[in-house]
Amino acid sequence: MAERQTPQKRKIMEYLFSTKSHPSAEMVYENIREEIPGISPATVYRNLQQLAIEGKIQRFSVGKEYRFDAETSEHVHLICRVCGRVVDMGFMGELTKKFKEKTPHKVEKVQIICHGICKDCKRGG
Amino acid sequence: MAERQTPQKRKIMEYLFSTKSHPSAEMVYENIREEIPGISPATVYRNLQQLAIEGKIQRFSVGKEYRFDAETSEHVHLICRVCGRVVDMGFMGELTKKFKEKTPHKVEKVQIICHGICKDCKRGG
DNA sequence: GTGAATGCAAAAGCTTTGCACTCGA
DNA sequence: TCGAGTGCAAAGCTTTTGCATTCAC
Repeated sequence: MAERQTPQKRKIMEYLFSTKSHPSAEMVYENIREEIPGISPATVYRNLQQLAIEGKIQRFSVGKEYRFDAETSEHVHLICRVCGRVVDMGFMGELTKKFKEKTPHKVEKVQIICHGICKDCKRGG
Repeated sequence: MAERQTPQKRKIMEYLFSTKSHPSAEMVYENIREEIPGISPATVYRNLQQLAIEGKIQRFSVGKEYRFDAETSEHVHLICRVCGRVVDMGFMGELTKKFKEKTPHKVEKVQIICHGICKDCKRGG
């Protein structure tokens, strides 16, 4: 009945908390596989989904895949159309108050995704 | 070489401009099918993708599917977790200026998606 | 007539699920 | 012990793609 601790689960959490790369499920899988070679994709997908439901991590859609982030506070993401990376752009703070106050709907979570070119690609390319 | 006008393409555009339901590709397909029974899903997908690339419509991810919107200006969407609908929440205006100005990245498009409960479900359920 | 667009069917990509086995508490 | 969690393989769902055919220009 109780949740159970496993090496797989632990490593997944550890990895998510150690990176700012907003990895996809496959990226998580590839990474964990270096330490737990026998791990199955299903285990990774299941744990990621479970963690997201529990609110311990954040899940969001980029194109047709999901990306994951251990940072659960509301912050802005930028998707670079050159290198494809997802980078953080700071927190929303004041910004989203308006929506939550002024709208007739009940807003529980705000997600802001910017599309453009990250500063590295802007400079380099 | 030149782009060609077809009944399929026309109907798809017509439908998108006539609705505010932010339909998925399948929803578009089902709708068009009522008027052009023989239309193929591939045609719908191809046209939607093409239109999105050309910037004539907007495409965004909701879960693992794409949603489409003839309204291409920057506005906020709310995804209702009760009825699943995607509803408009007004435009961004001032709100996103900050991002575009203050960040070292180049922001070309801002997409804001709120998660919560739409006003109808809030009242009714 | 010509090739852009369509329809069909197959394939691809990511994610979920069923089931038997394993192992953490 | 015993059932939550895992691994494997199969299935699911949405979207894309190859190819012959059609039809808009």
